[in-house]
Amino acid sequence: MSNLSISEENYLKAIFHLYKHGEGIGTNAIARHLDTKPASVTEMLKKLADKKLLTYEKYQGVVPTRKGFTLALGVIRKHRLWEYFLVEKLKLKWDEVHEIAEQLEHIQSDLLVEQLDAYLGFPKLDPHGDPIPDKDGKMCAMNCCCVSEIKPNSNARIFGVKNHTSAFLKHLEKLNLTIGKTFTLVNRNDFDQSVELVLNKQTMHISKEVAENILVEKLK
Amino acid sequence: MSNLSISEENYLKAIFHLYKHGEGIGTNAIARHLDTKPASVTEMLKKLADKKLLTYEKYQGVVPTRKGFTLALGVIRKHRLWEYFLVEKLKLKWDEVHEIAEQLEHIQSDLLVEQLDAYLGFPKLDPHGDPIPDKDGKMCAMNCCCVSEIKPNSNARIFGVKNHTSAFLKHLEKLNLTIGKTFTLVNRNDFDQSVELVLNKQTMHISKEVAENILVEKLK
DNA sequence: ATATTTTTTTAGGTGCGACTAAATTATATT
DNA sequence: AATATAATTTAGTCGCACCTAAAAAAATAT
Ligand SMILES: [Mn+2]
Ligand SMILES: [Mn+2]
Ligand SMILES: [Mn+2]
Ligand SMILES: [Mn+2]
Repeated sequence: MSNLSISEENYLKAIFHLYKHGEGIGTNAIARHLDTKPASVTEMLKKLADKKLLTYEKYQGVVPTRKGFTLALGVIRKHRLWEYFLVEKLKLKWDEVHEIAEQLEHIQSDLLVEQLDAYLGFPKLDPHGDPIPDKDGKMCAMNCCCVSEIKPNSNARIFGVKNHTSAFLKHLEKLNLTIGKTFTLVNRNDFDQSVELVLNKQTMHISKEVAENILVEKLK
Repeated sequence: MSNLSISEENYLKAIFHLYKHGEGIGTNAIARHLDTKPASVTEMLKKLADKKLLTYEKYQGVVPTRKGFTLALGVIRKHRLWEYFLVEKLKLKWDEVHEIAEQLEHIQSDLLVEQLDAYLGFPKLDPHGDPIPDKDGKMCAMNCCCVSEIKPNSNARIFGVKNHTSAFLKHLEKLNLTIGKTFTLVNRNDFDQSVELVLNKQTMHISKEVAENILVEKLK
């Protein structure tokens, strides 16, 4: 089987997350995402290309192959299952699990993953609203967008987050903006793209940065 | 805090397991235990000595310090808690968990370990009968010995195993020699040190190798 | 006490995954 | 089209954890 190092798995995951249909992914983008240097990325891309996990041509950016895609999904599946476990079973908070899942996602054992999935009752979403790929890499399609994309005078329910850092999640908690909450977006300020919304009859303001990282489903 | 690499943790664990009060542990013994070469061990011992995790003098063998001891116990605690989790919650078999726990024992998060311990109900023994150190490194004293050490005509209850390999555990399963079972040792053959015992009124023979790896508590 | 064997260390090297600095190619600007 | 800027690759190093072969020390046998 494909036995990948932790570094190789992290590169595949980054490439998966950066991939937009059609476009090749740049060395710089990968370096930024992994907090490493472009020179290191170039070397790794050559190695992953040798293993047929992506197609690489000098200066042309990179595109994952079917195989690379599948392996990335396997890592993401583990990440999200472990996050679900940590929150639902071990009672950690949603801002405490990402770092730990970054470690657990590299544990190698198909048996473990399948038993964990069954034990958790085959969950479809992780604690941040991200879909959990099943055994075959399939995951539920999502119909959601950022708060920064919805129009004034619309109702929305919080579906998930785009940023997984503890700092951001704690901030949301403090604002009472957690998954499942519904609100009305009343206004967007042209000046700084900040947003005014009403939650539980209380008016509140959130910055553009926060609005861009909250995912919602539009209501009615 | 002490941030150790996976290799460093494995060396500390090996040294802990090989340690017999007073005696220094030889480079060869550690190499054999970790399936590596003596030259590699020497290098690592110097590094661990620099970190004050053991005392090392050329050619004199090695003794763990208080700190090295404590860190090793932390890794062993995690290993055994995860094994317990895998058997009791995920329903893996006792011969399927050791290899996975070898990976899980290196996950770094104090919060995770304490929550896992609580979730499992603070278990005292792992699936192989080994004691699980608590938060402070304390573990229940054990009063057991190998089958190869008990006298003919004595009754005993199986308490645990010394060998954790899948091959050995599956063999025991087949012989119905699992934890909690009681038997009478009726004879030991001088020729090959094999042992004759009665379990559920059935007489059976086990080799010296098997007898050396089964731990029992003597009854009455 | 000397010679042999075993254990341990040293010396020198490898692959991996990172780095910096410099060179090269691609893209944008004028 | 020539030039400036940005992205990417190459070249050369480094630390870690391993290796083999050879040297040195300790333990054992004669
Ligand atoms: Mn996450
Ligand atoms: Mn998540
Ligand atoms: Mn084990
Ligand atoms: Mn065990």
